[in-house]
Amino acid sequence: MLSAKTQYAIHALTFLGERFGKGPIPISQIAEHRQIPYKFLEAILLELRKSGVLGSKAGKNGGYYLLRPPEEVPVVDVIRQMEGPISLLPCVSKKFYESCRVCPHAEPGCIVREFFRQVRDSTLHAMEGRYLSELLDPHALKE
Amino acid sequence: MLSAKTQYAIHALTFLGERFGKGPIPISQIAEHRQIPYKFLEAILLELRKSGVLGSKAGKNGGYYLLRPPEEVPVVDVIRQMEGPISLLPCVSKKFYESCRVCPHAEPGCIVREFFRQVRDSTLHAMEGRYLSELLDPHALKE
DNA sequence: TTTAAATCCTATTAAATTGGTAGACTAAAT
DNA sequence: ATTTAGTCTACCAATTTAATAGGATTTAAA
Repeated sequence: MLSAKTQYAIHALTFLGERFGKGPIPISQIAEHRQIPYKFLEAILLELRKSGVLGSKAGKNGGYYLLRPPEEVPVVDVIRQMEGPISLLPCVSKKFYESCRVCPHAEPGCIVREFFRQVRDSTLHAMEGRYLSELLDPHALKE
Repeated sequence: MLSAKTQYAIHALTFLGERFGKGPIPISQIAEHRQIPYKFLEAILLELRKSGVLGSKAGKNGGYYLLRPPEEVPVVDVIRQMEGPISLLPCVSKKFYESCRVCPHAEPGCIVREFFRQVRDSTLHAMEGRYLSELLDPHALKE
């Protein structure tokens, strides 16, 4: 299951996506509208900025904004950024590979590994090619 | 990612699967061969017995054994039993449904929910119809 | 140039989860 | 009776998660 942090991140990003091109949006506005604890959200947005998803502007009239249009922000990147691996085992992860502490089998030809590689492929297939724009509320004011 | 507990459970079950029909196997034997801390494994096997996957026999010549042949033990059941939901959000879980604390949208028609329902479907598709028998080491002594 | 509105950043904390251990008790076989 | 084995409750340490505190810094505008 996704952590609260990742879920908050997604909702903050959709909020910013719905307001793309309207300049910086302050944390307080996102926190209020999406019911996210202010300070927790602050940490999340900082992380998303450091990982290159968001830009920010300090000072009066400052806030956060998407660096690229929602059509170009892959959902899977956001999940990986906040949550870590998509895979259920470290030994089948593409982006976070580690050998299995726990597994007694030799890796090439490990049959358990093969099963979880197929699961990962299937999960990833549903995620890849999907963008933030697809998660925006169609009823959100988009003038 | 799967917890160590779930990974241990899978490896213990494959061990028992490779010895199906040979009577009860004591914890100590599984723990040694699969390099799992004895007391932790004990708790795991107890849980698998209570959930109806394993049977046990106390006393001399006792131990644990699969209640049904490995061909009839769905892998997805084991994962759910040990790890909980397959879904990434509680609001799209089939077996562990809960409403989203965190989500601001109304559930029917929530577009984020729809995305994660598709992800769950895809993951589940790769898991369902797969059985413990497919995870057994083909080189394991099967006389 | 002062002030207010923002982000930046480090540290801290409380609660929950995870991984693992201890030890007394019960059951069965010889 | 003894030995071998599972049962069960409780406990513990480390880590992670969720959240908070508070000062420093940046910026725009009064």
